[in-house]
Amino acid sequence: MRIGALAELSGLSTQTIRYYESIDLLAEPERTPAGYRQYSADAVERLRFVRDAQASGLTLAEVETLLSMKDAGLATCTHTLSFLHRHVAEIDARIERLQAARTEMLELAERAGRLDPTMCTDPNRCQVIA
Amino acid sequence: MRIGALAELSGLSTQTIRYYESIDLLAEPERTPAGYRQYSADAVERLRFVRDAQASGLTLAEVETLLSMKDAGLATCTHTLSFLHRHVAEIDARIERLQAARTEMLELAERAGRLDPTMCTDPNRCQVIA
DNA sequence: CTCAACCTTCCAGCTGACTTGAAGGTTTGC
DNA sequence: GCAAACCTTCAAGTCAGCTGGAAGGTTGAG
Repeated sequence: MRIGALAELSGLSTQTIRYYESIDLLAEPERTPAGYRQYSADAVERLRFVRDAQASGLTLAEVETLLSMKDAGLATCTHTLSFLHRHVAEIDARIERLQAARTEMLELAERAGRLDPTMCTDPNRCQVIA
Repeated sequence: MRIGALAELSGLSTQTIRYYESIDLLAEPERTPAGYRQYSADAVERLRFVRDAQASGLTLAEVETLLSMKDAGLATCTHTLSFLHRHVAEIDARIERLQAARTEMLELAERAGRLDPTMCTDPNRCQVIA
């Protein structure tokens, strides 16, 4: 498939895909005789991984590290192990913060809900939130 | 307290605090005769809220919206409520993804650990991870 | 054959969230 | 009274992660 189809399937824009290629998140694909990028279905998979990993709070640099580890089939090396453990610790910290935020949001929502839950009548205020 | 102490307590830098003031996330505080910012303990609370809300994926603009809602005594409005509930749902999804990622990291680490855990002898591979 | 839709490269620009630096004034501890 | 640590403003710089535009080439339906 060409880049437009891949964009469609992965939920990213064609520019973003080219950008990912430029920062080595995605390998340079084959080209048609005319120079068009030709992707296999694997690319969809990879881009979805990127999208999900990113949505869960990883930076693109971290995603790249993970992907190259995956690609390399996991080196046995103290660096690999310490990277993974450091990363788990970071994830734990992130989860903790999210849970604190969640609690705060729920408290706000509960307090707001205890007031008279009518339709909104103040367009200005709602525009701020929308 | 002055800005340095607030930075210490909130875990942000003094520059970041001044930046937040400049974008109206934090009200302008009192000043000492010499012009130094003077904060009350409330400011610590507020900055922690900002930090947590931000860690949960809100932009500073959204955090500001939430804070002005808080300041205004929480508007009773269906938009407000649905904003909060949507966000809690997003946080839950994010926590779930992080926990999945955490499990996957631990599995990778375990598999890597079960191999011969020698010192790294392949500088090229390690550079990828470092 | 034509025309829209698609593709190419290169490069400039943008938003969000800081971060740094210059050039000063103030406070605190010895 | 002096140095180190702290504070001030303002402007400019940085980094991630895109986004858009110019100027052109290719593909495919009618």
